[in-house]
Amino acid sequence: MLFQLNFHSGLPVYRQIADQVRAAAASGALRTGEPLPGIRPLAEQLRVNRNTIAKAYADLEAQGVIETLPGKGCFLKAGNSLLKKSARHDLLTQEIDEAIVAAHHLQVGKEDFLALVKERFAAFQQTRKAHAEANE
Amino acid sequence: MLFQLNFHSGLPVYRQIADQVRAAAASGALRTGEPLPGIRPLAEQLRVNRNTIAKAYADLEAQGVIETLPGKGCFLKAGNSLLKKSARHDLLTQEIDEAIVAAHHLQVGKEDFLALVKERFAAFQQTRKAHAEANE
Amino acid sequence: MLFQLNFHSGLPVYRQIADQVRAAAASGALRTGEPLPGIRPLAEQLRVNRNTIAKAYADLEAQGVIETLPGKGCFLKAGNSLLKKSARHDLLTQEIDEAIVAAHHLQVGKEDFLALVKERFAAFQQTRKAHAEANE
Amino acid sequence: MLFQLNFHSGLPVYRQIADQVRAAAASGALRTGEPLPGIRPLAEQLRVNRNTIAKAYADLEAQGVIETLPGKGCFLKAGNSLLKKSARHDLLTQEIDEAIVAAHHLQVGKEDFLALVKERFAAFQQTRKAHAEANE
DNA sequence: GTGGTCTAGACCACA
DNA sequence: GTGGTCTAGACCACG
Repeated sequence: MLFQLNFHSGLPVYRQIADQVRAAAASGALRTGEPLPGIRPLAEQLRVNRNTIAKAYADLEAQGVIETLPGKGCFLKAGNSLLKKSARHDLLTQEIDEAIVAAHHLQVGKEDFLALVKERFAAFQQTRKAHAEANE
Repeated sequence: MLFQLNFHSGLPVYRQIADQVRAAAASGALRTGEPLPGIRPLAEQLRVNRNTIAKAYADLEAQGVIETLPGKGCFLKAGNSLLKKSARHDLLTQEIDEAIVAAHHLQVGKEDFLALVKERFAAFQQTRKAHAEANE
Repeated sequence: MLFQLNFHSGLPVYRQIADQVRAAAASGALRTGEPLPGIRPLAEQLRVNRNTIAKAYADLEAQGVIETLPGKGCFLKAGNSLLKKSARHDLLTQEIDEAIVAAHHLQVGKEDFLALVKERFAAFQQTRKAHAEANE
Repeated sequence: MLFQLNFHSGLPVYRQIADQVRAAAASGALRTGEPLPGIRPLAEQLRVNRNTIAKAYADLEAQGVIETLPGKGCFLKAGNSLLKKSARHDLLTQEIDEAIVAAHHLQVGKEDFLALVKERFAAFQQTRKAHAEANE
Protein backbone atom coordinates (compact mmCIF):
# COMPACT_ATOMS: atom_id res chain seq x y z
CA MET A 1 0.00 0.00 0.00
CA LEU A 2 1.30 3.38 -1.07
CA PHE A 3 0.57 6.69 0.58
CA GLN A 4 1.05 10.21 -0.66
CA LEU A 5 0.89 12.97 1.92
CA ASN A 6 0.62 16.69 1.36
CA PHE A 7 1.58 18.60 4.47
CA HIS A 8 0.50 21.94 3.04
CA SER A 9 -2.97 21.07 1.80
CA GLY A 10 -4.61 22.04 5.06
CA LEU A 11 -6.30 18.64 5.18
CA PRO A 12 -5.25 16.94 8.44
CA VAL A 13 -2.66 14.24 7.87
CA TYR A 14 -4.71 11.60 9.64
CA ARG A 15 -7.59 12.30 7.28
CA GLN A 16 -5.41 12.04 4.22
CA ILE A 17 -4.31 8.62 5.40
CA ALA A 18 -7.83 7.47 6.24
CA ASP A 19 -9.14 8.77 2.90
CA GLN A 20 -6.46 6.90 1.00
CA VAL A 21 -7.24 3.69 2.82
CA ARG A 22 -10.92 4.19 2.01
CA ALA A 23 -10.11 4.85 -1.64
CA ALA A 24 -7.90 1.76 -1.81
CA ALA A 25 -10.67 -0.31 -0.25
CA ALA A 26 -13.26 1.10 -2.64
CA SER A 27 -11.11 0.60 -5.72
CA GLY A 28 -10.31 -2.97 -4.79
CA ALA A 29 -6.59 -2.30 -4.38
CA LEU A 30 -7.05 -3.46 -0.81
CA ARG A 31 -9.18 -6.56 -0.37
CA THR A 32 -11.30 -7.56 2.57
CA GLY A 33 -9.32 -9.41 5.20
CA GLU A 34 -6.03 -7.98 3.99
CA PRO A 35 -3.82 -6.39 6.63
CA LEU A 36 -3.05 -2.69 6.57
CA PRO A 37 0.52 -1.53 7.09
CA GLY A 38 1.53 -1.67 10.75
CA ILE A 39 1.24 1.56 12.66
CA ARG A 40 4.88 1.89 13.63
CA PRO A 41 6.47 0.99 10.29
CA LEU A 42 4.03 3.24 8.43
CA ALA A 43 4.74 6.11 10.80
CA GLU A 44 8.43 5.75 10.05
CA GLN A 45 7.89 5.48 6.31
CA LEU A 46 5.68 8.57 6.17
CA ARG A 47 7.86 10.42 8.70
CA VAL A 48 4.88 11.07 10.86
CA ASN A 49 4.18 10.37 14.51
CA ARG A 50 2.81 6.98 15.49
CA ASN A 51 -0.24 8.65 17.08
CA THR A 52 -1.22 10.24 13.80
CA ILE A 53 -1.45 6.88 12.06
CA ALA A 54 -3.18 5.43 15.11
CA LYS A 55 -5.82 8.16 14.92
CA ALA A 56 -6.44 7.49 11.23
CA TYR A 57 -6.85 3.77 11.91
CA ALA A 58 -9.03 4.39 14.97
CA ASP A 59 -11.38 6.54 12.88
CA LEU A 60 -11.57 3.88 10.20
CA GLU A 61 -12.44 1.30 12.82
CA ALA A 62 -15.10 3.55 14.36
CA GLN A 63 -16.66 3.79 10.89
CA GLY A 64 -16.57 0.05 10.42
CA VAL A 65 -14.08 0.14 7.55
CA ILE A 66 -11.37 -1.85 9.26
CA GLU A 67 -11.11 -4.20 12.20
CA THR A 68 -8.21 -3.94 14.57
CA LEU A 69 -7.07 -6.92 16.56
CA PRO A 70 -4.70 -5.70 19.27
CA GLY A 71 -1.49 -7.61 19.12
CA LYS A 72 -2.23 -8.78 15.58
CA GLY A 73 -2.80 -5.76 13.39
CA CYS A 74 -5.51 -3.97 11.40
CA PHE A 75 -7.51 -5.66 8.66
CA LEU A 76 -9.97 -4.51 6.04
CA LYS A 77 -13.53 -5.46 6.94
CA ALA A 78 -16.23 -6.61 4.58
CA GLY A 79 -18.09 -3.59 3.27
CA ASN A 80 -21.06 -3.33 5.56
CA SER A 81 -21.88 0.20 6.49
CA LEU A 82 -23.17 0.41 10.04
CA LEU A 83 -25.07 3.59 9.33
CA LYS A 84 -28.75 4.11 8.80
CA LYS A 85 -29.91 4.79 5.28
CA SER A 86 -30.72 8.39 6.15
CA ALA A 87 -27.26 8.99 7.61
CA ARG A 88 -25.64 7.49 4.52
CA HIS A 89 -27.81 9.64 2.29
CA ASP A 90 -26.77 12.76 4.16
CA LEU A 91 -23.08 12.00 3.99
CA LEU A 92 -23.22 11.25 0.29
CA THR A 93 -25.30 14.34 -0.41
CA GLN A 94 -22.62 16.47 1.15
CA GLU A 95 -19.92 15.00 -1.10
CA ILE A 96 -22.07 15.43 -4.18
CA ASP A 97 -22.96 19.00 -3.28
CA GLU A 98 -19.30 19.87 -3.01
CA ALA A 99 -18.68 18.53 -6.48
CA ILE A 100 -21.67 20.46 -7.84
CA VAL A 101 -20.48 23.72 -6.31
CA ALA A 102 -17.04 23.10 -7.76
CA ALA A 103 -18.65 22.57 -11.16
CA HIS A 104 -20.54 25.83 -10.75
CA HIS A 105 -17.43 27.77 -9.83
CA LEU A 106 -15.50 26.20 -12.67
CA GLN A 107 -18.40 27.00 -14.99
CA VAL A 108 -18.94 23.45 -16.05
CA GLY A 109 -22.50 22.99 -17.26
CA LYS A 110 -25.00 20.35 -16.28
CA GLU A 111 -24.50 18.14 -19.31
CA ASP A 112 -20.72 18.23 -19.11
CA PHE A 113 -20.90 17.58 -15.39
CA LEU A 114 -23.16 14.58 -15.67
CA ALA A 115 -21.06 13.18 -18.49
CA LEU A 116 -17.96 13.53 -16.36
CA VAL A 117 -19.64 11.81 -13.42
CA LYS A 118 -20.60 8.88 -15.64
CA GLU A 119 -17.13 8.72 -17.12
CA ARG A 120 -15.49 8.66 -13.70
CA PHE A 121 -17.89 6.05 -12.43
CA ALA A 122 -17.07 3.83 -15.38
CA ALA A 123 -13.35 4.39 -14.82
CA PHE A 124 -13.83 3.47 -11.18
CA GLN A 125 -15.58 0.24 -12.05
CA GLN A 126 -12.85 -0.52 -14.58
CA THR A 127 -10.22 -0.12 -11.88
CA ARG A 128 -12.10 -2.43 -9.56
CA LYS A 129 -12.41 -5.02 -12.29
CA ALA A 130 -8.70 -4.79 -13.08
CA HIS A 131 -7.82 -5.27 -9.42
CA ALA A 132 -10.17 -8.22 -9.15
CA GLU A 133 -8.59 -9.90 -12.17
CA ALA A 134 -5.08 -9.19 -10.96
CA ASN A 135 -5.91 -11.10 -7.82
CA GLU A 136 -7.37 -14.19 -9.39
CA MET B 1 -21.15 34.40 -5.60
CA LEU B 2 -22.29 31.20 -3.93
CA PHE B 3 -20.36 29.42 -1.21
CA GLN B 4 -20.69 25.94 0.19
CA LEU B 5 -18.99 25.23 3.49
CA ASN B 6 -18.37 21.88 5.09
CA PHE B 7 -17.56 22.23 8.77
CA HIS B 8 -16.56 18.61 9.16
CA SER B 9 -14.25 18.25 6.17
CA GLY B 10 -11.15 19.10 8.17
CA LEU B 11 -10.31 21.83 5.66
CA PRO B 12 -10.14 25.18 7.49
CA VAL B 13 -13.14 27.32 6.66
CA TYR B 14 -11.01 30.22 5.51
CA ARG B 15 -9.32 27.92 2.98
CA GLN B 16 -12.62 26.59 1.69
CA ILE B 17 -13.70 30.16 1.01
CA ALA B 18 -10.43 31.13 -0.63
CA ASP B 19 -10.43 27.97 -2.74
CA GLN B 20 -13.90 28.69 -4.02
CA VAL B 21 -12.99 32.25 -4.95
CA ARG B 22 -9.92 30.99 -6.78
CA ALA B 23 -11.99 28.40 -8.64
CA ALA B 24 -14.49 31.06 -9.70
CA ALA B 25 -11.65 33.31 -10.88
CA ALA B 26 -9.96 30.46 -12.74
CA SER B 27 -13.08 29.74 -14.72
CA GLY B 28 -14.04 33.29 -15.48
CA ALA B 29 -17.19 33.08 -13.37
CA LEU B 30 -15.71 36.00 -11.46
CA ARG B 31 -14.27 38.66 -13.76
CA THR B 32 -11.43 41.11 -13.35
CA GLY B 33 -12.56 44.14 -11.38
CA GLU B 34 -15.69 42.48 -10.08
CA PRO B 35 -16.37 42.96 -6.38
CA LEU B 36 -16.38 40.10 -3.92
CA PRO B 37 -19.15 39.88 -1.33
CA GLY B 38 -18.60 42.21 1.62
CA ILE B 39 -17.06 40.70 4.70
CA ARG B 40 -19.89 41.44 7.09
CA PRO B 41 -22.85 40.27 4.98
CA LEU B 42 -20.95 37.19 3.88
CA ALA B 43 -20.07 36.33 7.46
CA GLU B 44 -23.74 36.52 8.35
CA GLN B 45 -24.85 34.50 5.36
CA LEU B 46 -22.34 31.73 6.06
CA ARG B 47 -22.87 31.96 9.83
CA VAL B 48 -19.20 32.38 10.36
CA ASN B 49 -17.09 34.88 12.26
CA ARG B 50 -16.03 38.01 10.34
CA ASN B 51 -12.41 37.26 11.18
CA THR B 52 -12.68 34.06 9.19
CA ILE B 53 -13.82 35.84 6.04
CA ALA B 54 -11.22 38.52 6.62
CA LYS B 55 -8.49 35.89 6.83
CA ALA B 56 -9.63 34.26 3.60
CA TYR B 57 -9.60 37.63 1.81
CA ALA B 58 -6.26 38.58 3.34
CA ASP B 59 -4.71 35.37 2.05
CA LEU B 60 -6.14 35.95 -1.41
CA GLU B 61 -4.72 39.45 -1.39
CA ALA B 62 -1.32 38.19 -0.25
CA GLN B 63 -1.38 35.85 -3.23
CA GLY B 64 -2.30 38.68 -5.57
CA VAL B 65 -5.67 37.23 -6.52
CA ILE B 66 -7.71 40.11 -5.19
CA GLU B 67 -7.16 43.70 -4.26
CA THR B 68 -8.54 45.35 -1.14
CA LEU B 69 -9.56 48.98 -1.39
CA PRO B 70 -10.12 50.07 2.21
CA GLY B 71 -13.61 51.46 2.61
CA LYS B 72 -14.69 50.19 -0.80
CA GLY B 73 -14.35 46.44 -0.71
CA CYS B 74 -12.40 43.65 -2.35
CA PHE B 75 -12.07 43.24 -6.11
CA LEU B 76 -10.66 40.60 -8.39
CA LYS B 77 -7.29 41.67 -9.76
CA ALA B 78 -6.27 41.33 -13.37
CA GLY B 79 -3.89 38.62 -14.43
CA ASN B 80 -5.71 35.58 -13.11
CA SER B 81 -5.07 33.07 -15.83
CA LEU B 82 -8.20 31.37 -17.00
CA LEU B 83 -7.70 27.66 -16.89
CA LYS B 84 -8.32 25.55 -19.93
CA LYS B 85 -11.32 23.32 -20.06
CA SER B 86 -9.11 20.27 -19.52
CA ALA B 87 -7.47 21.73 -16.42
CA ARG B 88 -10.88 22.56 -14.98
CA HIS B 89 -12.06 19.03 -15.67
CA ASP B 90 -9.09 17.73 -13.70
CA LEU B 91 -10.04 19.78 -10.66
CA LEU B 92 -13.63 18.65 -10.92
CA THR B 93 -12.55 15.05 -11.37
CA GLN B 94 -10.97 15.09 -7.93
CA GLU B 95 -14.22 16.17 -6.31
CA ILE B 96 -16.26 13.67 -8.27
CA ASP B 97 -13.90 10.81 -7.46
CA GLU B 98 -14.26 11.55 -3.78
CA ALA B 99 -18.03 11.36 -4.06
CA ILE B 100 -17.76 8.06 -5.94
CA VAL B 101 -15.50 6.54 -3.30
CA ALA B 102 -17.96 7.68 -0.64
CA ALA B 103 -20.82 6.13 -2.58
CA HIS B 104 -19.03 2.82 -2.79
CA HIS B 105 -18.12 2.92 0.87
CA LEU B 106 -21.71 3.71 1.81
CA GLN B 107 -22.94 0.92 -0.44
CA VAL B 108 -24.89 3.14 -2.80
CA GLY B 109 -25.16 1.65 -6.27
CA LYS B 110 -24.57 3.33 -9.62
CA GLU B 111 -28.22 4.01 -10.40
CA ASP B 112 -28.98 5.43 -6.97
CA PHE B 113 -25.83 7.51 -7.13
CA LEU B 114 -26.60 9.03 -10.52
CA ALA B 115 -30.16 9.70 -9.47
CA LEU B 116 -28.94 11.49 -6.37
CA VAL B 117 -26.49 13.55 -8.42
CA LYS B 118 -29.30 14.66 -10.75
CA GLU B 119 -31.59 15.43 -7.82
CA ARG B 120 -28.95 17.54 -6.11
CA PHE B 121 -28.12 19.36 -9.32
CA ALA B 122 -31.75 20.26 -9.77
CA ALA B 123 -31.97 21.43 -6.17
CA PHE B 124 -28.87 23.52 -6.70
CA GLN B 125 -30.31 25.21 -9.78
CA GLN B 126 -33.51 25.89 -7.87
CA THR B 127 -31.53 27.61 -5.14
CA ARG B 128 -29.60 29.64 -7.68
CA LYS B 129 -32.78 30.77 -9.36
CA ALA B 130 -34.40 31.82 -6.11
CA HIS B 131 -31.26 33.66 -5.19
CA ALA B 132 -31.10 35.46 -8.51
CA GLU B 133 -34.75 36.56 -8.28
CA ALA B 134 -34.23 37.86 -4.76
CA ASN B 135 -31.51 40.14 -6.14
CA GLU B 136 -33.52 41.59 -9.00
CA MET C 1 -21.99 17.90 35.56
CA LEU C 2 -20.16 15.69 38.00
CA PHE C 3 -17.62 13.05 37.12
CA GLN C 4 -16.22 10.21 39.18
CA LEU C 5 -13.08 8.55 37.88
CA ASN C 6 -11.53 5.30 39.01
CA PHE C 7 -7.93 5.07 37.87
CA HIS C 8 -7.57 1.46 39.02
CA SER C 9 -10.63 -0.06 37.40
CA GLY C 10 -8.81 -0.98 34.21
CA LEU C 11 -11.47 0.82 32.21
CA PRO C 12 -9.76 3.55 30.15
CA VAL C 13 -10.31 7.00 31.60
CA TYR C 14 -11.66 8.40 28.34
CA ARG C 15 -14.30 5.65 28.31
CA GLN C 16 -15.32 6.34 31.89
CA ILE C 17 -15.88 9.96 30.93
CA ALA C 18 -17.78 9.11 27.75
CA ASP C 19 -19.91 6.55 29.61
CA GLN C 20 -20.82 9.07 32.28
CA VAL C 21 -21.83 11.63 29.68
CA ARG C 22 -23.96 8.98 27.98
CA ALA C 23 -25.55 8.04 31.30
CA ALA C 24 -26.25 11.69 32.12
CA ALA C 25 -27.82 12.15 28.69
CA ALA C 26 -29.92 9.01 29.08
CA SER C 27 -31.10 9.88 32.57
CA GLY C 28 -32.08 13.38 31.58
CA ALA C 29 -29.52 15.02 33.86
CA LEU C 30 -28.07 16.55 30.71
CA ARG C 31 -30.62 17.93 28.25
CA THR C 32 -30.33 18.24 24.50
CA GLY C 33 -28.64 21.44 23.47
CA GLU C 34 -26.94 21.87 26.82
CA PRO C 35 -23.20 22.47 26.76
CA LEU C 36 -20.77 19.94 28.19
CA PRO C 37 -17.98 21.11 30.45
CA GLY C 38 -15.13 22.69 28.47
CA ILE C 39 -12.22 20.41 27.68
CA ARG C 40 -9.55 22.41 29.45
CA PRO C 41 -11.42 23.20 32.67
CA LEU C 42 -12.63 19.62 32.94
CA ALA C 43 -9.12 18.29 32.40
CA GLU C 44 -7.93 20.44 35.26
CA GLN C 45 -10.79 19.46 37.52
CA LEU C 46 -10.29 15.75 36.91
CA ARG C 47 -6.48 16.08 36.98
CA VAL C 48 -6.24 14.43 33.62
CA ASN C 49 -4.61 15.49 30.41
CA ARG C 50 -6.53 17.66 27.99
CA ASN C 51 -6.14 15.04 25.24
CA THR C 52 -7.91 12.42 27.33
CA ILE C 53 -11.04 14.55 27.61
CA ALA C 54 -10.73 15.47 23.95
CA LYS C 55 -10.69 11.79 23.00
CA ALA C 56 -13.77 11.08 25.09
CA TYR C 57 -15.62 13.97 23.44
CA ALA C 58 -14.39 12.99 19.97
CA ASP C 59 -15.75 9.48 20.46
CA LEU C 60 -19.08 10.84 21.60
CA GLU C 61 -19.27 13.02 18.54
CA ALA C 62 -18.37 10.13 16.24
CA GLN C 63 -21.28 8.23 17.78
CA GLY C 64 -23.65 11.14 17.26
CA VAL C 65 -24.20 11.77 20.96
CA ILE C 66 -22.81 15.28 21.03
CA GLU C 67 -22.06 18.00 18.53
CA THR C 68 -18.88 19.97 18.78
CA LEU C 69 -18.63 23.46 17.39
CA PRO C 70 -14.96 24.45 17.31
CA GLY C 71 -14.48 27.74 19.04
CA LYS C 72 -17.85 27.41 20.78
CA GLY C 73 -17.90 24.17 22.74
CA CYS C 74 -19.58 20.75 22.82
CA PHE C 75 -23.35 20.31 23.06
CA LEU C 76 -25.68 17.40 23.62
CA LYS C 77 -27.44 16.40 20.42
CA ALA C 78 -31.01 15.21 20.08
CA GLY C 79 -31.11 11.48 20.59
CA ASN C 80 -31.02 10.14 17.08
CA SER C 81 -28.87 7.09 16.74
CA LEU C 82 -27.08 7.04 13.42
CA LEU C 83 -26.75 3.28 13.46
CA LYS C 84 -28.68 0.68 11.55
CA LYS C 85 -31.22 -1.33 13.47
CA SER C 86 -29.08 -4.45 13.20
CA ALA C 87 -26.01 -2.67 14.55
CA ARG C 88 -28.04 -1.29 17.46
CA HIS C 89 -29.41 -4.73 18.18
CA ASP C 90 -25.91 -6.21 18.27
CA LEU C 91 -24.55 -3.57 20.61
CA LEU C 92 -27.45 -3.94 23.00
CA THR C 93 -27.26 -7.72 22.90
CA GLN C 94 -23.67 -7.55 24.03
CA GLU C 95 -24.56 -5.40 27.05
CA ILE C 96 -27.43 -7.67 27.97
CA ASP C 97 -25.33 -10.80 27.62
CA GLU C 98 -22.78 -9.38 30.01
CA ALA C 99 -25.47 -8.78 32.59
CA ILE C 100 -26.82 -12.31 32.10
CA VAL C 101 -23.40 -13.89 32.56
CA ALA C 102 -22.90 -11.80 35.68
CA ALA C 103 -26.24 -13.09 36.98
CA HIS C 104 -25.14 -16.62 36.23
CA HIS C 105 -21.84 -16.21 38.04
CA LEU C 106 -23.56 -14.56 40.97
CA GLN C 107 -26.14 -17.36 40.96
CA VAL C 108 -29.09 -15.09 40.52
CA GLY C 109 -31.97 -17.02 38.99
CA LYS C 110 -34.10 -16.06 36.02
CA GLU C 111 -37.04 -14.77 37.99
CA ASP C 112 -34.90 -12.67 40.32
CA PHE C 113 -32.93 -11.38 37.36
CA LEU C 114 -35.97 -10.32 35.35
CA ALA C 115 -37.50 -8.72 38.42
CA LEU C 116 -34.31 -6.74 38.97
CA VAL C 117 -34.23 -5.62 35.35
CA LYS C 118 -37.80 -4.35 35.60
CA GLU C 119 -37.08 -2.64 38.90
CA ARG C 120 -34.03 -0.87 37.48
CA PHE C 121 -35.90 0.17 34.36
CA ALA C 122 -38.63 1.70 36.50
CA ALA C 123 -36.04 3.47 38.65
CA PHE C 124 -34.41 4.80 35.48
CA GLN C 125 -37.69 6.18 34.19
CA GLN C 126 -38.36 7.69 37.60
CA THR C 127 -35.02 9.49 37.47
CA ARG C 128 -35.77 10.84 34.01
CA LYS C 129 -39.13 12.07 35.18
CA ALA C 130 -37.60 13.78 38.21
CA HIS C 131 -35.04 15.51 36.01
CA ALA C 132 -37.72 16.63 33.59
CA GLU C 133 -39.80 18.12 36.41
CA ALA C 134 -36.79 19.80 37.98
CA ASN C 135 -36.24 21.60 34.69
CA GLU C 136 -39.75 22.91 34.19
CA MET D 1 -17.36 -22.56 34.19
CA LEU D 2 -18.63 -20.26 31.50
CA PHE D 3 -16.84 -17.14 30.33
CA GLN D 4 -18.03 -14.23 28.26
CA LEU D 5 -15.40 -11.91 26.82
CA ASN D 6 -15.90 -8.53 25.25
CA PHE D 7 -12.90 -7.48 23.22
CA HIS D 8 -14.15 -3.96 22.68
CA SER D 9 -15.12 -3.07 26.24
CA GLY D 10 -11.75 -1.55 27.05
CA LEU D 11 -11.42 -3.85 30.05
CA PRO D 12 -8.29 -5.99 29.66
CA VAL D 13 -9.17 -9.56 28.83
CA TYR D 14 -7.20 -10.94 31.76
CA ARG D 15 -9.26 -8.78 34.11
CA GLN D 16 -12.53 -9.87 32.56
CA ILE D 17 -11.54 -13.47 33.22
CA ALA D 18 -10.37 -12.82 36.77
CA ASP D 19 -13.52 -10.79 37.52
CA GLN D 20 -15.74 -13.62 36.37
CA VAL D 21 -13.88 -16.17 38.48
CA ARG D 22 -14.19 -13.87 41.49
CA ALA D 23 -17.92 -13.42 40.86
CA ALA D 24 -18.42 -17.18 40.65
CA ALA D 25 -16.46 -17.65 43.90
CA ALA D 26 -18.38 -14.88 45.63
CA SER D 27 -21.70 -16.51 44.86
CA GLY D 28 -20.71 -20.06 45.66
CA ALA D 29 -21.07 -21.15 42.04
CA LEU D 30 -17.46 -22.19 42.32
CA ARG D 31 -16.77 -24.02 45.57
CA THR D 32 -13.64 -24.29 47.71
CA GLY D 33 -11.26 -26.87 46.32
CA GLU D 34 -12.94 -27.02 42.94
CA PRO D 35 -10.60 -26.90 39.94
CA LEU D 36 -10.61 -24.05 37.43
CA PRO D 37 -10.48 -24.80 33.72
CA GLY D 38 -6.98 -25.67 32.52
CA ILE D 39 -5.02 -22.86 30.92
CA ARG D 40 -4.48 -24.46 27.54
CA PRO D 41 -8.07 -25.67 26.86
CA LEU D 42 -9.51 -22.42 28.15
CA ALA D 43 -7.19 -20.42 25.93
CA GLU D 44 -8.40 -22.41 22.94
CA GLN D 45 -12.04 -22.12 23.90
CA LEU D 46 -11.84 -18.34 24.36
CA ARG D 47 -9.52 -17.93 21.34
CA VAL D 48 -7.05 -16.08 23.44
CA ASN D 49 -3.33 -16.44 24.04
CA ARG D 50 -2.30 -18.79 26.87
CA ASN D 51 -0.29 -15.97 28.44
CA THR D 52 -3.51 -14.04 28.93
CA ILE D 53 -5.16 -16.84 30.90
CA ALA D 54 -1.94 -17.42 32.83
CA LYS D 55 -1.86 -13.74 33.80
CA ALA D 56 -5.48 -13.85 35.01
CA TYR D 57 -4.75 -16.92 37.12
CA ALA D 58 -1.49 -15.46 38.43
CA ASP D 59 -3.34 -12.33 39.57
CA LEU D 60 -5.98 -14.43 41.28
CA GLU D 61 -3.29 -16.41 43.06
CA ALA D 62 -1.49 -13.24 44.14
CA GLN D 63 -4.78 -12.11 45.68
CA GLY D 64 -5.20 -15.41 47.47
CA VAL D 65 -8.35 -16.37 45.59
CA ILE D 66 -6.96 -19.51 44.02
CA GLU D 67 -4.06 -21.83 44.55
CA THR D 68 -1.84 -23.17 41.80
CA LEU D 69 -0.48 -26.68 42.22
CA PRO D 70 2.16 -27.00 39.50
CA GLY D 71 1.43 -29.96 37.31
CA LYS D 72 -2.06 -30.37 38.74
CA GLY D 73 -3.91 -27.18 38.00
CA CYS D 74 -5.56 -24.28 39.77
CA PHE D 75 -8.06 -24.64 42.59
CA LEU D 76 -10.28 -22.30 44.53
CA LYS D 77 -8.85 -21.58 47.96
CA ALA D 78 -10.86 -21.60 51.14
CA GLY D 79 -11.82 -18.34 52.80
CA ASN D 80 -13.61 -16.63 49.95
CA SER D 81 -16.44 -14.90 51.70
CA LEU D 82 -19.76 -15.57 50.08
CA LEU D 83 -21.50 -12.34 49.43
CA LYS D 84 -24.96 -11.72 50.74
CA LYS D 85 -27.83 -11.65 48.34
CA SER D 86 -28.04 -7.89 48.66
CA ALA D 87 -24.37 -7.39 47.79
CA ARG D 88 -24.74 -9.60 44.75
CA HIS D 89 -27.75 -7.61 43.63
CA ASP D 90 -25.66 -4.48 43.83
CA LEU D 91 -23.04 -5.92 41.52
CA LEU D 92 -25.69 -7.08 39.10
CA THR D 93 -27.43 -3.75 39.25
CA GLN D 94 -24.36 -2.08 37.81
CA GLU D 95 -24.37 -4.36 34.79
CA ILE D 96 -28.09 -3.98 34.27
CA ASP D 97 -27.94 -0.21 34.53
CA GLU D 98 -25.32 -0.12 31.81
CA ALA D 99 -27.55 -2.14 29.53
CA ILE D 100 -30.49 0.18 30.26
CA VAL D 101 -28.45 3.27 29.45
CA ALA D 102 -27.34 1.63 26.21
CA ALA D 103 -30.95 0.80 25.37
CA HIS D 104 -32.00 4.38 25.88
CA HIS D 105 -29.12 5.69 23.85
CA LEU D 106 -29.89 3.26 21.03
CA GLN D 107 -33.55 4.27 21.18
CA VAL D 108 -34.84 0.85 22.16
CA GLY D 109 -38.09 1.06 24.12
CA LYS D 110 -39.02 -0.73 27.34
CA GLU D 111 -41.03 -3.49 25.71
CA ASP D 112 -38.41 -4.25 23.09
CA PHE D 113 -35.73 -4.17 25.73
CA LEU D 114 -37.48 -6.60 28.05
CA ALA D 115 -38.26 -8.90 25.15
CA LEU D 116 -34.61 -8.90 24.14
CA VAL D 117 -33.53 -9.65 27.70
CA LYS D 118 -35.87 -12.64 27.83
CA GLU D 119 -34.73 -13.84 24.43
CA ARG D 120 -31.08 -13.65 25.41
CA PHE D 121 -31.73 -15.37 28.70
CA ALA D 122 -33.41 -18.25 26.90
CA ALA D 123 -30.52 -18.44 24.43
CA PHE D 124 -28.10 -18.49 27.33
CA GLN D 125 -29.92 -21.36 29.05
CA GLN D 126 -29.96 -23.24 25.76
CA THR D 127 -26.19 -22.84 25.48
CA ARG D 128 -25.71 -23.97 29.06
CA LYS D 129 -27.84 -27.05 28.49
CA ALA D 130 -25.99 -28.02 25.33
CA HIS D 131 -22.74 -27.53 27.14
CA ALA D 132 -23.82 -29.66 30.08
CA GLU D 133 -24.96 -32.50 27.81
CA ALA D 134 -21.68 -32.43 25.92
CA ASN D 135 -19.91 -33.03 29.20
CA GLU D 136 -22.03 -35.97 30.36
C1' DG E 1 -11.70 31.89 25.34
C1' DT E 2 -13.11 27.35 22.54
C1' DG E 3 -11.83 22.79 20.21
C1' DG E 4 -8.33 20.36 16.74
C1' DT E 5 -3.89 18.58 15.20
C1' DC E 6 0.58 16.97 15.84
C1' DT E 7 4.84 15.55 18.29
C1' DA E 8 7.67 12.93 21.57
C1' DG E 9 7.91 9.59 24.61
C1' DA E 10 6.31 6.48 28.53
C1' DC E 11 3.84 2.29 29.94
C1' DC E 12 0.29 -1.49 29.25
C1' DA E 13 -2.17 -5.53 27.01
C1' DC E 14 -1.82 -9.08 23.94
C1' DA E 15 0.41 -12.71 20.43
C1' DG F 1 6.34 -7.85 17.60
C1' DT F 2 1.30 -5.68 17.48
C1' DG F 3 -2.13 -1.90 18.87
C1' DG F 4 -4.00 1.14 23.05
C1' DT F 5 -3.73 4.65 26.63
C1' DC F 6 -1.93 8.58 28.72
C1' DT F 7 1.07 12.67 29.43
C1' DA F 8 3.20 17.12 28.28
C1' DG F 9 3.48 20.65 25.46
C1' DA F 10 3.46 23.23 20.86
C1' DC F 11 0.83 25.45 17.22
C1' DC F 12 -3.54 26.32 14.49
C1' DA F 13 -8.53 27.66 13.51
C1' DC F 14 -12.33 29.95 15.17
C1' DG F 15 -15.40 33.32 18.11
